[in-house]
Amino acid sequence: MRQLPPQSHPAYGYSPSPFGECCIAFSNDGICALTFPESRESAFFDLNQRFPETDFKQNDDKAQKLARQIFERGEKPLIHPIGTEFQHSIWTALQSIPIGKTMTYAQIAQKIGRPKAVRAVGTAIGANPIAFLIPCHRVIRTDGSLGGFRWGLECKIKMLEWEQTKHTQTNHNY
DNA sequence: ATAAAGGCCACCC
DNA sequence: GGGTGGCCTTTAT
Repeated sequence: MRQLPPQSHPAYGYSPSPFGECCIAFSNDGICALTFPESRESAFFDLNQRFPETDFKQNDDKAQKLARQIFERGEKPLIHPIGTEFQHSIWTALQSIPIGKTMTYAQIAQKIGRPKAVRAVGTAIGANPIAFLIPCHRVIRTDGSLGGFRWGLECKIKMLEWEQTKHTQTNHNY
């Protein structure tokens, strides 16, 4: 089941973040994409490939406001992830992993009641459209190694360390 | 309809 | 450490 793409006032913009520049896309329905791309060009390309019929206006101001809300104030703005039923079940499961903790790909598969679909779980996690807010970086392999990360392993490590240290003692609502 | 490609895992060496 | 086969979803032929 696919939902509607962003409809009302779709926009996107770039902002600094603790993990390098990010690209945030949003509409009145909420954030539909949060990425940590190599370049602005690739971010824009990905966005248009994902939503071919949507015309996003550029709005760095709003993007930066959202970024401050997320990374400085530790808030979680409304999100609007778009994907299949299977993907949603996984993205939902991810959001139940507490900050500072990790789960394995196999455990997520268990949690959604599809213990044998581990491989597909990995794929669906890789398709997470809203990095950080849907904490796909908190999923690692059963053998304890890190597994992959769409935006580079370096970035995954940074996020885990960041959550481990300075934010374990403060308030957060992720 | 079907093939190919995945952020995996268990099992072997 | 590295390689193989099996598993399941998604996307592109």
